[in-house]
Amino acid sequence: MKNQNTITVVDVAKKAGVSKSTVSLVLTHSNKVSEKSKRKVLKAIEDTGYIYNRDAASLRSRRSNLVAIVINDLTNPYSSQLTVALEQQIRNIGMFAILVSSGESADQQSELIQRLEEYKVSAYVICPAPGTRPEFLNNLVDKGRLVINIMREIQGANVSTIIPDNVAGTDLSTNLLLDKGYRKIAFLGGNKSISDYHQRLKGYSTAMINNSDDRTEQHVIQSDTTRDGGRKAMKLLLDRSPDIEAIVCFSDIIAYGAIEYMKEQQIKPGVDIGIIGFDDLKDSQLMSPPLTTIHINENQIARAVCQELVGADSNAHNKILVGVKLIERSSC
Amino acid sequence: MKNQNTITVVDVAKKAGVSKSTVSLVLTHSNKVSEKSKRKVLKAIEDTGYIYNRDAASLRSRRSNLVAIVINDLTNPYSSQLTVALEQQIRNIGMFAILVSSGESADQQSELIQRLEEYKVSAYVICPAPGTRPEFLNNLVDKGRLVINIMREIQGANVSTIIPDNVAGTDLSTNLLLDKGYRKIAFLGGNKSISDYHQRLKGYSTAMINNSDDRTEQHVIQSDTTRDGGRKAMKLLLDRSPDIEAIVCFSDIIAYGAIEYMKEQQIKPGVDIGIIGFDDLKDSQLMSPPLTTIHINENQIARAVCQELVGADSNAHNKILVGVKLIERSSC
DNA sequence: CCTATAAATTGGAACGTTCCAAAAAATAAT
DNA sequence: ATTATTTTTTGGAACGTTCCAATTTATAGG
Repeated sequence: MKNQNTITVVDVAKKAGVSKSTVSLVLTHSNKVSEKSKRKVLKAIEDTGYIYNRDAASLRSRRSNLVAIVINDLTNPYSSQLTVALEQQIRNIGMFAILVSSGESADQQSELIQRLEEYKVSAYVICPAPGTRPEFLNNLVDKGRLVINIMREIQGANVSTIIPDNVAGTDLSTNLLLDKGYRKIAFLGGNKSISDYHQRLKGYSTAMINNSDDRTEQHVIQSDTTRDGGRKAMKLLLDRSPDIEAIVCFSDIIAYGAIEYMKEQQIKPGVDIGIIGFDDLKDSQLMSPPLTTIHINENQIARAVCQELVGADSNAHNKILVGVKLIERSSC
Repeated sequence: MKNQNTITVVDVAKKAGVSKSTVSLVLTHSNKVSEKSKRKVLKAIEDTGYIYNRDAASLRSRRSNLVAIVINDLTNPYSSQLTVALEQQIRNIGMFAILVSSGESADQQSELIQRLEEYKVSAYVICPAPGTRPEFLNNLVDKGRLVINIMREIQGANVSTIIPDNVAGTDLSTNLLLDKGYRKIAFLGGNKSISDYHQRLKGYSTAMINNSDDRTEQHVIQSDTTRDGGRKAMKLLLDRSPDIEAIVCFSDIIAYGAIEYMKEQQIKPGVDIGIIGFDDLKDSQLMSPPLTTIHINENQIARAVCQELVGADSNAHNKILVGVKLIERSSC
């Protein structure tokens, strides 16, 4: 007996009547191999039932087809929607995704990435946990890793960043409310430790300032970015400002919580108080009332990520703002 | 210049004053290395900033630390809840998860697994897509792969299967309704192409039969396992049987849709019609009314999966039923 | 038909680890 | 102190691929 039973490039080469180098060229989709040889090799691969060994390839070539998705919190519906899109698109460009969840903890995030270093992943797609230091990311980049931030910006980090146009989003939604005649408008929910909060808040407040008159009033209440957070924030808001007319929510999830509380208080969302979300979760069109919100195209974000992955212009770190869209339903 | 700059076991060995074999033994947590050597090696690893190369290790040793999670549909909240738990527990036993989503398509599932074979993953944790052939899974097992089915059973597949006790669950919930005096009880939603449907239906119907009297009535309506599916099923049910008294839902998601439709029709869930879910999603306690449901402990499932992963008693395929719990809230 | 150039093919070395069988060191038994 | 036994340590081969430099084959130009 020669080899135990694994079929290698050598076996394929023998069967195809070429050298193992030629087989390797075919496997790596090189363009410097003749059509004839390619056909022979492909046939031999089929016949032998050969299976490519990525470990060997990765060891020798020092590049892998593995991308690490470091997500902040998979429990969050938007994150999970985004993860699905990422996983699919990454698969479409011939790679696979290792998924890890940082649980919004910067410490865990750094420990995870340290462990992932052993796998020679070709890139990190990170939705950074609050408190992520820019030096941490820069350090990875210096070591030659491709790092792509999504959804959240870390100031001072020399990485490509792909985020929705948060400012434009809340600007759009706030203006819609103002156009409809609402004046006492609150910005509800979200937490100041992450960048998107500031951006969404900014869109709201600039719209409010640009359209201010003697009746406009700004109110801002932070919260956890959970349904229950939204619920509690809504209670707080109503206690403080019972005459509030409309709400721009940090996210759909926050809006869900706020709506829930309103219903309990016999307040009709969309009738008594206007409400707008952000994210356009799958469920939002099924809510009652169907939630007016800002749509983020997660596939567009995923595609942008993949473009960075394949267009390997290494450390040209650029910031990509993905456009958002106002989806008018009947909650205001 | 000798080597470009990667630090290898040889460098560590040199620094520690031992052989590379000894370093390897330390790295693989062998017990046949003296405390003194181990200390020296660990110190050298620290000093040199050595990073273990899993590709090389996996190539040589023919086993990896990668587990593939092949999930049916990450969009589904329960699936995503389960995936989070799986990812965490898998990480806790020192492995990493490659995540792929089959989108409920058996074809895509098989294509994905074929591609994953190139990565020499140490196991497949699969929530099988409808239509998965037992031979397909058995074929993997024959090739020496560890295959663990979760949530869904495939009859005739020689793989370990970890599922919640579906029958007991709906038996519990149906009996609760019967105890409360409901008699005309429907089983709403779910699709007969997957095993859990039959199991949950069985729990319902045996409970109904065992407690039948002159007033009991069974009604069964299938649907997509989505919120909208639940909504449509509820409409259908009310059209057919306007005097229905209570509903056992295939899942919480179905219940959400049903509740939504009821509210639109000015029917008060929990008051006019009793309703019980299955899964106990995070949101279910926040619903109005808070949803009575069957709790599945996803961490328990994930732990059982990990037990199979580490207790590598290869092809001892056993079926593990994870207990469920009735959570009484106020929807019936 | 010969030469110059381009395109395609090739064998051997290398990637960084683990395995193996054998040697060395430590311990126990005589 | 010597031998038998166990525990540790070790260098070299192997895992299956890609890279490299060199060779062979094909194409173009005169």
